[in-house]
Amino acid sequence: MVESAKIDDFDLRILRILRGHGRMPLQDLSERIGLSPTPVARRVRNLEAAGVITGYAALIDEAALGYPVSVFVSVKLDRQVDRALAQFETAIRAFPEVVDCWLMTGNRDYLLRVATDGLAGFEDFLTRRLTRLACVSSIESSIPIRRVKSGICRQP
Amino acid sequence: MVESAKIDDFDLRILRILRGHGRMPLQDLSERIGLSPTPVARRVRNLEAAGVITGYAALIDEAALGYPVSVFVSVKLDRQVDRALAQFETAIRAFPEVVDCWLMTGNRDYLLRVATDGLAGFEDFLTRRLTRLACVSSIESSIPIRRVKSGICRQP
DNA sequence: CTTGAAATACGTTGACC
DNA sequence: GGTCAACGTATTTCAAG
Repeated sequence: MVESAKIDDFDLRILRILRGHGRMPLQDLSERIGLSPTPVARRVRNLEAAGVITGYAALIDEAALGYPVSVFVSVKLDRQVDRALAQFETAIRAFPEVVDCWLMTGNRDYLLRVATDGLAGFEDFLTRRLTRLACVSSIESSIPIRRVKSGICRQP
Repeated sequence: MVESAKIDDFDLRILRILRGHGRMPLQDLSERIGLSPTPVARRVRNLEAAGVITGYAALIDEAALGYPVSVFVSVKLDRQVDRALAQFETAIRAFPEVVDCWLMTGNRDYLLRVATDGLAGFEDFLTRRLTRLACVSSIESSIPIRRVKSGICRQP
């Protein structure tokens, strides 16, 4: 990726607003920032081209969709060969229950967040998805009570 | 929240598309799902009113912003009184470094994801933010190598 | 960077099936 | 619940200061 041009205060203010209101019309945006619409449009385009803004998304309420319970799962693989990692990651990306997945430092651990309709759905996920992967060695689950802060990215 | 009306296949397809392309014009959207723009607009409005779509956001690349390193932090509080929880959560919500925070079951643990510019920024966060909160009893950090899957919500 | 105007594209509304 | 057509608005692209 091209080294992004310097981000100035105007850009930061644009990002702060667009982070919470991704569909705000250019006209409203320009009023809030104190520039006319044309330069604001240019800045947004530049931020997109530089890869700072990678896209736009509708925020969807998982509970309203029928998945009110998240579970964090720590997974350890039994072999560190690259093939096991790639195989595992391909499967994870295809599982719709897995919202988020990180490869952690240490002992080939993965941390997943899984969204389910409750413990029944989570059991389904464990028995029909995770434990059927040959490379999985151990699994540890933690259940959150409540989400305190839900960010998509760090506040700019 | 009002019980959301039944979500049919068209709604699901709208959600699947809007989850990845939050700004897609109604016309393109309607072509992809095979309906005319008007009913699609109605459905989107209904999904918003029902709280299924809670908003729209620009997706911002944390690395491009200067925060390439995330750290997961487990925090344990020393007192379980509600006031300590509320105090901690208010502080967490105000810290720009904290992207995400969950209250976990068990021993009044919190799980945070913190986005920093590297270990220096993380040390700053620990010493100037977290450890200055009176209610914090213990802290444990885990550093991810790589993000395998980055979702905002479960795939509808 | 700003302004202003013209061309295009988009979203909403209403009548209608 | 769906379609079609028309209207008002937003966005983009120019020009020029």
